[in-house]
Amino acid sequence: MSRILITSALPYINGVKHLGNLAGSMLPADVYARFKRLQGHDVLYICATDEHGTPAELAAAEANVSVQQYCDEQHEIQRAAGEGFGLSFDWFGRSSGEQNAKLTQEFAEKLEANGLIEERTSKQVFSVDDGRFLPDRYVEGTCPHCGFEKARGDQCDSCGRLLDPVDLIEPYSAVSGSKNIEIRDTVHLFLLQEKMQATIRSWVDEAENWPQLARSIAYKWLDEGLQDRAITRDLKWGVPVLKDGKLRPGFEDKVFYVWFDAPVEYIAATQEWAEAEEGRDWASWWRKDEGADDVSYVQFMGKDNVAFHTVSFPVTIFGSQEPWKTVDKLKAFNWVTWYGGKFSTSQKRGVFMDQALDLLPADYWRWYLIANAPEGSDAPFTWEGFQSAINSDLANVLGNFVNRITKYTVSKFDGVLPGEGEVGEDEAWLENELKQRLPQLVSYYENMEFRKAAAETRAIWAAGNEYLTKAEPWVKFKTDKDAAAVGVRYGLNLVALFGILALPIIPETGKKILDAIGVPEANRSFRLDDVSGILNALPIGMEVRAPDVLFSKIEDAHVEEWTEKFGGG
RNA sequence: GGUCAGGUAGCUCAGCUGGUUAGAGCGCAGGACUCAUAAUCCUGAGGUCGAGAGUUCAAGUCUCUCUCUGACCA
Repeated sequence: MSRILITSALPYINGVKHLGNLAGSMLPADVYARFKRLQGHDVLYICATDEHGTPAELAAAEANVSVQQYCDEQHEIQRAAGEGFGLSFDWFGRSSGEQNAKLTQEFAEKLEANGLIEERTSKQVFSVDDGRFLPDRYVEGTCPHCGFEKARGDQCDSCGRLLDPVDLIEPYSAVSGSKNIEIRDTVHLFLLQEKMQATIRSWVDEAENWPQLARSIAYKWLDEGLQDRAITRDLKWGVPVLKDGKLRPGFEDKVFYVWFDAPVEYIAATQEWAEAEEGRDWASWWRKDEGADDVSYVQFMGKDNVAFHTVSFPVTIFGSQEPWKTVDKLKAFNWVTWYGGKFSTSQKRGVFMDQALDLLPADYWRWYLIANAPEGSDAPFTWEGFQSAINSDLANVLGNFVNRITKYTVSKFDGVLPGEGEVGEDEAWLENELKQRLPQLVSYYENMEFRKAAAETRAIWAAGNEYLTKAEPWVKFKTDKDAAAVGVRYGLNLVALFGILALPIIPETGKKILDAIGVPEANRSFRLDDVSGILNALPIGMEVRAPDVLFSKIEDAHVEEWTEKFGGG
């Protein structure tokens, strides 16, 4: 048994996440966590909401509530959505918690003690009427290059050039529209990333089992050269900047930049988890001097987060010169696209987690999003593809298999698992098939190749149908009931196996199947070496009931309705 | 603009370090079966592997040029 620490990128607090966010980090992390638990490993799966920063402040102001209240509400919404999707977090924390504040401050202290932090003065746009400094993207004005009148402070949407907000002509606040703007000096803490360049590069050099996407992004940043960057902001909502236990002089109205404290929350959330119950030890997962050396740490994230996980956060970790656990395996995803474009809240394009669950159970979405995970490149979501995957893979191949054999058992064998009959070449074929496919499936999961894992799972389900066609108990039944019993018995054992194989990706369905066929909790595991044992696992004479139809099909009318409602097509 | 990734059957994609007739799922055509959610199983049609040149006994698989698409750029 190994200890496996899993984190998925922290969803930002600002609003319900869409299916692309789900598919690109939390869902595959969950599937992997479930797989590893089923293998019998000690898994800790941690996630949290990322709550600091300007967008949260502004959204709260717009909703006319305090930032704290806004985050409380949004956290609960996201927690509920995650629960609805069956995301098996061991802990779903909050970066606004006190553990994170404390730990972030400690990291900053260590970094400063190690000569990696210094104060620097820079010029920044201050909005007098808003009473605050404005982040670059919240300053708008006329582009000095092309004359576009609504250029943002960081970049002009018209000519695409990168801008410095102080260069904008007639700048105004995007928050209030006020033109009462001043350029003021402001002091910030800078993290001297340049000094860590060599350390980070050699670390990335050694990370040979990261996927290509992650390494190329990391090298991109390293090749361009790590620049020292401000890790504080002129904001109220965030982790206060301390010095010797008190607010740092000159930083009374500043907090740490959200990207500095957010990754720290992986650790802090583990502390939250530990504090929630006696006997839990966070340090054994994160401190190599306290047992974390034998932990295997896997991170899941979308490609937009890769640089922060492979470069920025490691600067913090390594710069502290303390024995923190760093990531071993890293899985990065591309985007799920929506009819060629991106998901967009403002344009009402795409489906969000809460809406999805209003339409169909979580397993439908989970299956589609894993079977079509954006692994190699961006992956399109289409209603037609969704319909086809659900109807074919889930309803026809899996659902119908379970249905046909359990119903047949009930109608012809009084719902009792029969023990009669001799096995023959059909059973040998089946056994051989499973001996090839089960190890293949496990290796896909081990390598976190989720599309292939789903495809192989489906192929095994399909092999069950093929077996029944070969064994054809309904034909044999007419002349030789014992011969038919073999097919029924093997078919029912396949149902149990299929339920287990369903557990990582579609856990609710897996449970439904296993409950119906009476597989005890202790036998629900991914120990798949003994194929002949698997095919004879169910006790002779046990009672079997036919579960309700597992999946209802998605009709064309649904597709039309949803296309209209969600703006696809 | 720079960097990277990718252009393989109607659709979505697999094809490791170059090596027999290029694969899967869906869709399509035909057949089988009837236990089952008109489900399942079998067979088949469909591709000059973006274009051009090169290396090699041999290239989807390596090199160069071109072209198109996408992503990233603190």
